[in-house]
This record gives sequence, C-alpha cells and structure tokens, in this order.
Amino acid sequence: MIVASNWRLSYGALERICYKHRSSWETLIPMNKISLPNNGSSLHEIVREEISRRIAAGVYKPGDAITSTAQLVAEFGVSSTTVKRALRDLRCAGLLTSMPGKGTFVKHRCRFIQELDVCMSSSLDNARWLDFQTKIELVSISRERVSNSTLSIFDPQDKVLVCIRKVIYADEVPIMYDSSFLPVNISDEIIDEFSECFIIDALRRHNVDVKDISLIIDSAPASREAQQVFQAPNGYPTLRRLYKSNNSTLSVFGVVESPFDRLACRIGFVSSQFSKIDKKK
Amino acid sequence: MIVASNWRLSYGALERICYKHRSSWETLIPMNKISLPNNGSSLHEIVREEISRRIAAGVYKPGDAITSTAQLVAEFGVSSTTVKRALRDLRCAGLLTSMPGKGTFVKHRCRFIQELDVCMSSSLDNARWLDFQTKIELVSISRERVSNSTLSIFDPQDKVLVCIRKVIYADEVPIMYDSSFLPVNISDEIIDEFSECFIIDALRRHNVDVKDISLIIDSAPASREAQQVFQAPNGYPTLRRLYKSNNSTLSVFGVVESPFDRLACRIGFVSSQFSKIDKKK
DNA sequence: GAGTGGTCTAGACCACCCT
DNA sequence: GGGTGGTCTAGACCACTCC
Repeated sequence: MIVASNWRLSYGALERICYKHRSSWETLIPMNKISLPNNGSSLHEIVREEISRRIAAGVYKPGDAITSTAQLVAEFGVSSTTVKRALRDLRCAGLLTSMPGKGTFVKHRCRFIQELDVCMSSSLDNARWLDFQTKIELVSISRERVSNSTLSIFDPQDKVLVCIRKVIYADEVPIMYDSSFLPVNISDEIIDEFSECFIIDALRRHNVDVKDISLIIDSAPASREAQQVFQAPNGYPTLRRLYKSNNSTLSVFGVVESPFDRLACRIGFVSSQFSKIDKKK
Repeated sequence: MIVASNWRLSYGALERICYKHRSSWETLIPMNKISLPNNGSSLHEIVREEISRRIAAGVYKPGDAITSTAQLVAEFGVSSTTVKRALRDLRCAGLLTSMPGKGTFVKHRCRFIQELDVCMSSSLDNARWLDFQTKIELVSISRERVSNSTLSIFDPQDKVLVCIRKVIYADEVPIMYDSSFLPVNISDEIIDEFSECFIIDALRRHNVDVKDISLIIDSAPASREAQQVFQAPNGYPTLRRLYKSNNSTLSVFGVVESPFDRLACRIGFVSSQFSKIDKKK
C-alpha cells in the first residue's frame, strides 16, 4: 500500500462566488427581476461552494473547526436550515465532519492506495512492508443467510453460512469493513484464521491460486454497518470489492467496503512485479 | 460487457417500520416518556426506510410514480420538509428520480459490468460483441490546464493540454463520462480518433501495450459535469477509473466517471486468457 | 448556562407539467 | 388552474459539550 497525501477531492473547479446579505436581496432581486447574481445556483449551493472554496484556499484548515452554524447564518444572511443543508452536503462530499456540541471540522486528507496487481500481492504483509500500522478488529462471527443482495451476484443459494465481519485499520484509521462468508462445516481453526488476517493471506495459506478468485469492484452508498464503522453519514460514497474464490477445496466469498476518501485501488500490469514476488518466496 | 439485471442496492436489510400519525405521537410520546416506537431513528429515517421497503416489496414498481409528497405528508403525519428530506436521500441512494411538475419515480435497475482482465479487452468492440447499442457522444475538445485535482496523481505538470470529453452510452443509457488529455502537438487525426472510440481502442491502434497503462479505480461524489451528464443529484456516488499510458510514443491520461448504479468492474485472472491473447499475437 | 449541531414544523414562493 | 417537486424561512426543541 502507498499513501497518497495531499490528495484532494475533485469536487469540481471552485467558482468565484458572490453572495449578498439577505436583506439586500429581498429588496433588489424579487422586486425588479434583475438577473440573479448566483448564476442560477440556489442559496444552499452558494453557501456550500463558498465554504468549499475556503477549505481549498486554506482559510479553514484540516482539523480546525469552521465558523459555527449560527455565525454562518449571520454572515450569509440566510436561514439556519439553508446553512445546515450546505454543511450536510459537504459532509457527504467528505470535506467536513460535525460533532454535536463541539463544532464542525475540516477532515484530514489521507488516502491509501491498494495494489491489485495480477498476483494479488495486496495482503496485510504488503502493508507491513511499507511501514503501516495495520490492525484487524473482529466485529462478529455469526451464522446467517446472505441478506446483502449485492452478493447475490455470487449466487449464495440461500444457505446458512458462517459470516465473519471485521474492520481493518491503517495507522489507527478504519479503512476497510470486510464481511466474508464460509461454509458452516468449516473448522474452527480456519474461522480463527479468517478472523485474524486478510482474506488473501488466509487463502494463500490454503494454497488457493489467485487465478481462482473472481473480483468485482464497484461503488455504492455506505451500508448501515459501514456508516457506523466509518462514522460516515447516510449516502456516503464507498468503494467496494466483491470477491469469490472458485476453488473447490475452500469456498469463500464476501465484500470489502471502504470510504471513498480513504482507499483507492491500483491495477498494475507490470510484468516485473511477477518476478519480484516470486523471488521472495 | 455483461448486463446484471435485477441487481439491487445493498441499502441495508429493511426493517419493519412502525409509524403513527403525528397527532397521536404528540399526545403520547413526549408527555409520558414512553420508549419511542422508531428504534432511535429520526422521522426522516423512518419515512425513508418505509418508502425503501415499499420499493423492495414491489408496492412501488420501477418506472412508476410513487405517492406524491403532499399525500405522503398526510399519510405519515409529518411535515413536508421531512418527507422531502427522505425523498432526497433516496434519490442519492439511486432508488428514485424526481421530475418537477411530474412526480417522483422508481428508477429502473440495470447495471453494466466492465471486464478489466489483464489483457484489457474492455473495448467498445467487446461491448458490440455482446449486442449492446453503444454510442459515443463528443462533448467538447478544448485546450486547457488540468484543473481536476484528482488527476494530479499522474503529475500533469500544469501544462496546457488538449482535453477531449465524451459520453459513452449503452442501450441509450449514459454510463461513462470520459475526460482524456493529450499533448497539444498531437495531430488532428489522432484527436478525431480519440473523440470517436474507446481509449483502449485508440491506444491499440497506436500499438500501446497494456502493460504501459496505469489504472487507478476509486469512488467519488459525482463531479459537476457528471451530475449534468447523468442527471444525478449532488453527492451521487460514482465509480472512477483514472488511466495513464506511460508509453513514450503516445502520452495520454484521463478519467472515466460512471454512476455507481450503472457500472461495475470485474477483474479476471483466468490464465487461459493469457494464452489466448498470446496466440493471437 | 451558553454554545454547538441535528431535527422538525408550518408555512411560503417558485418553476414546471398536464388538462 | 390544480398538482407536482424544489427551495427557503423563522422559528422551535433536543442532546451534547465546555466552562
């Protein structure tokens, strides 16, 4: 894994925003039908873009609290509802986090890039090589039917399976939420194994060839569990990797969910990477 | 490309929701401090989940209009603001679309899966093989500096480049928004070429090896342009593919953006594909 | 107790569509 | 003209934090 610091959202080029105090708007705009100064944007969009601009310009710095809602209401001359709508949208864009009773803060930007080269070297061991403090936290082990309809793409056939849910941290930041499903007749040792390490590492120990793994990458609004794990608001975009091992000896499938601003995948096609890994083994 | 029909959001298992008319709440709940029937959820969440449940249950069917906002207000006994908030969240979850003056409609579900095997066979030709009506629509050709900060990962060095933007349709549905950057000294023929076909197809014609292509897959809220192209609301999750050709003869980089509910990527590691391509060459 | 963010209300106005 | 969704207001209440 590689860290991409100073990575920024492509939230759209920031426009120069002009805003006026509400009082002057009320007297000027609706009466005289003058062309609106907001370029067709609504008020909450103007507020949103202005705050977004201030973050980009460094007026509000990562980790700092921004101006409080009440003050923004006074400053922009709009209602509190409008300011709160703008702040909520910026939270969904990954720019802000809010803590009731404390304030609204600019998020730190730090995204991890997971290598997905053809030999699937993206294991926890890999991350350790690059000096990341990685940690795996077991959330639950349960027996259940697959209710996540996304996984129906792997045809789970409505059987009861063992489900292992865990959270993977990098430098104390939660970056992955993994739900893996195993057959119920699996041994306890294998369950323990899957609870403690990356899926890829676990599969390797059982000599599962990477070529037997099917991988689907997609995006989706954060699931309910992911919202809790990552403290993300409803609708927060996530990057998902749906995986399935087609190996006959060990059948596993599942999904890894990551906040869009915490993880990206890189696919390398460089042939030299093959030999590098081979030599180590 | 393969179509995954009947694909569903993993919006979270739908809970059984109980709601009461506002009037009865006011008299019962706040006065007697009875445990709330909403399991700690707020009103807009209850409304959201109930409408979500109805869509999943087929009460509201794809393409149909759901109950109007005014009627929902009466039915749930909440304010219009609350219902509208719930509907907006469901729009961001990809379940609904609204048309002012007409109504709110349940979206059709149909997602395309783009194959990203090691030989990068995901070209427009591939799509044609599978009987999709694919179409490419040129949006613009311009000279500009790279303002999209996501692409700074490819180190564009603040030079003026030729930017070609286009929309790719499958079965009349826009599924990709591509922005590619080429050097300014490139010939008009090559610009025309890139305007008319998939990036991969264009690169192949110039004998660019797939091993020279760097690919990063991530997720992000829809850019301003993507919002327009896909008629997606602000904050709509998208799947992005950032690509760069490292070949010395033809330097290209760019980004393809797709709505999360329209496209997923599959990575195949089947070794037979290796040999197949090798034999062809 | 003052300040914070989160939720909610009961209105209002607008642009739009259909009849 | 009646219905639709989108935006906005000026309040209110709550849980929370910090002093």
